[in-house]
Amino acid sequence: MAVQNGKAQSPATLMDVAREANVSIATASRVLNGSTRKVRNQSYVKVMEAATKLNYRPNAYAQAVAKGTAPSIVLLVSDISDPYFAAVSQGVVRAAAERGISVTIGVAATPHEELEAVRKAVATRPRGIIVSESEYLDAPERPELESELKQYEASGGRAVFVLNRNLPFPAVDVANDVGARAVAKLIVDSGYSRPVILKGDDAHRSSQERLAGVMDVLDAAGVAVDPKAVANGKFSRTEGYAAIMRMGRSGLLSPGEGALYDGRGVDSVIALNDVMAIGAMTALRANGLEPGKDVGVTGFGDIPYSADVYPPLTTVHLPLAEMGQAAVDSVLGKRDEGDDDRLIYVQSAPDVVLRGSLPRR
Amino acid sequence: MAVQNGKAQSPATLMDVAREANVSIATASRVLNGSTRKVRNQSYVKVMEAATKLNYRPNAYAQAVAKGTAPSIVLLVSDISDPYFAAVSQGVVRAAAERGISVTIGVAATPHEELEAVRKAVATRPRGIIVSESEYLDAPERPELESELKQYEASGGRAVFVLNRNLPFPAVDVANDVGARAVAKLIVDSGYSRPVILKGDDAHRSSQERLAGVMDVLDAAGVAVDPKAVANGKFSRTEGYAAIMRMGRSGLLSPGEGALYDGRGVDSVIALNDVMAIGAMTALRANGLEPGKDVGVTGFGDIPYSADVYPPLTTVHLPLAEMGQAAVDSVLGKRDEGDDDRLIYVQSAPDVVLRGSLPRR
DNA sequence: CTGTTAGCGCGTTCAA
DNA sequence: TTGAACGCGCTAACAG
Repeated sequence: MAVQNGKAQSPATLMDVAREANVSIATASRVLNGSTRKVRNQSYVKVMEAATKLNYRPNAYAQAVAKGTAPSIVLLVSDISDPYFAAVSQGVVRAAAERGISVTIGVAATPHEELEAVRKAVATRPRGIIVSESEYLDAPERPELESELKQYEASGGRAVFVLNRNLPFPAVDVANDVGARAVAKLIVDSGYSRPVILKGDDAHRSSQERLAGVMDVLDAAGVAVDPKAVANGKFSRTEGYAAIMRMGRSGLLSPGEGALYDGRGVDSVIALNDVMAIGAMTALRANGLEPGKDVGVTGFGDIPYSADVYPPLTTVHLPLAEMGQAAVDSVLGKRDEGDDDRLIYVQSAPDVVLRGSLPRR
Repeated sequence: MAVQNGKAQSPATLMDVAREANVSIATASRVLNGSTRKVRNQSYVKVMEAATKLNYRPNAYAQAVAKGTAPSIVLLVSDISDPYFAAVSQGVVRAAAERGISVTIGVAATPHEELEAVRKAVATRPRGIIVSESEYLDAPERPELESELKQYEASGGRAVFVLNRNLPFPAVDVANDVGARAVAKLIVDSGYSRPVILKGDDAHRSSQERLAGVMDVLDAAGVAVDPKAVANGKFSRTEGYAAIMRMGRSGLLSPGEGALYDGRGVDSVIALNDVMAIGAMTALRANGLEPGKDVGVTGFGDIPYSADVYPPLTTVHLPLAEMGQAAVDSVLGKRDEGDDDRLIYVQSAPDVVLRGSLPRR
């Protein structure tokens, strides 16, 4: 049916279709949506015809209200344009789409925004809420966040975190320590001994685990890491860049008076996150140090494009999209008792991808 | 209020709150949402207390049904993990959040998926639908897509495209030709004369415009582009990479028998899109050609990280996030008559960002 | 198989 | 100011 006139014209409702097809609204509902259709072929056809004629589109909200729940999940990230979150989101959206459920994305860059986002999310009574957010774990809003989510679970919802086990909810995770040990071993085996370590916030669980793994191996190998060589920062390109620049300004990097490691300077950068590694590489160049030549660099995560920087980044591969998928599975799956702290490992032995940024020396 | 027991317990409704506060459900509604609250302070307090005590969260769907519309918009992209779409999405989500409206993201990688996504989107009666998708413009589904969207508009909805003016809907756009001319001029002025051009699909409007702009300037400068030097492909990292690899395999790139430009080989790659440029750089290296040294490279878009590849990419800056924002403005703004083909320019004179990938030669 | 009817949770007249 | 009542569009018993 063509548009009648210029004025806004409300979409056809189920009732309109039923009337047009000369059947009850219930019958119309059955053919247009109903699980086990048990309608006579004749009325089925009539309804379908009426529906297409009227260009009927079900009102998802009305359906949601009537059913008490909606075929949707909400995904909270701190920054979609971060390749890491983008990759996870990709997995989430795709897995959700396969099951016919849509995902609403919310960005929450601060603890406050995150709490607000969760409240709004709960208001839509989704099947599940996926929090792919990992920072600000020690924020004052945390208890509120937790209680909000617990309430949500109590009402039948499902919450899951991605790469964050600080809160008592199921979490999709990977064996950070294993991956960390692998890179550290590679660093040592490749002949590096004066690393800078770029880590995340102390409250950041994944960062902690990665750091522990790295330190473990380094210690065992007799590599003493200078405390000043360990830099804090959020997991972002900018902070990775900034950390190296700071060190550069302080003369810590290149051989010389006051440089790290007894004035010998650093020979490698172990970033506990890919974007930090990428930022670091650019910063190294700004300090006259060629990544992959003067200084070896490793990342963690294997985001897309980590293979496209130059030299290509040697990093720990994490199945980002699969993690998003696992989160959807978790949220949509049936729940067991005592699942609260359940860990969903999608990768128990992350491999390190060898690329050009860490040649033997 | 704490969770009572282990069983799923439905969230408090407005009625629960009203009862708890000893007021009518209407009054409760007024204080909890109402535009111009005209309730006695006393009942206001009572309701608020009851609400917090019961941990009331409005049911967004019920509100949507009652009001006939929901404070949401849907955003369709073909791939969130593509930095370009990610950046645009970032702008969309942020702008929407500022106005308290949430965005549902849908990925549609094929024309068929896109149509389905639009149908699903319409079902949620959102304030607007933003299509940040630009490929498959000549798909058979296109008429259906158009009519679906027209229907949606007829019922009061608002559709807007981003960087795609092929369909009769408002579109956020930039002056592709101006930007293209700028890069081409830079190419010429920098001493390059044997370019490879990596363009998008022929039906891709932006690609067309960029190509036209580039060719224009090249022609005027007397640079004859070898037809075999122009490669088609989707705007993706992979296809940029593949195109160069293909040329490499055919011996077109490096000087020698059968190479482009009378056997002299190419001296530059003009990619009409950043991700293609990035893929191309990696492919060039695979062919023994050092980007920014043996071959100059330019992109288009200035996605994040285009500054972090090496050498940093010289490219045309597009205000990606602002484009997303403009799309939101368009969808949420008041509509005028004859807006159908309205163009919303967010950038009428894109600048080229000079970086290391295109040194003078 | 099909139609009636009662909700779902909330916004919103319309009286009081 | 407040409350009762109706309606939004649809699903889900419950009768026919």
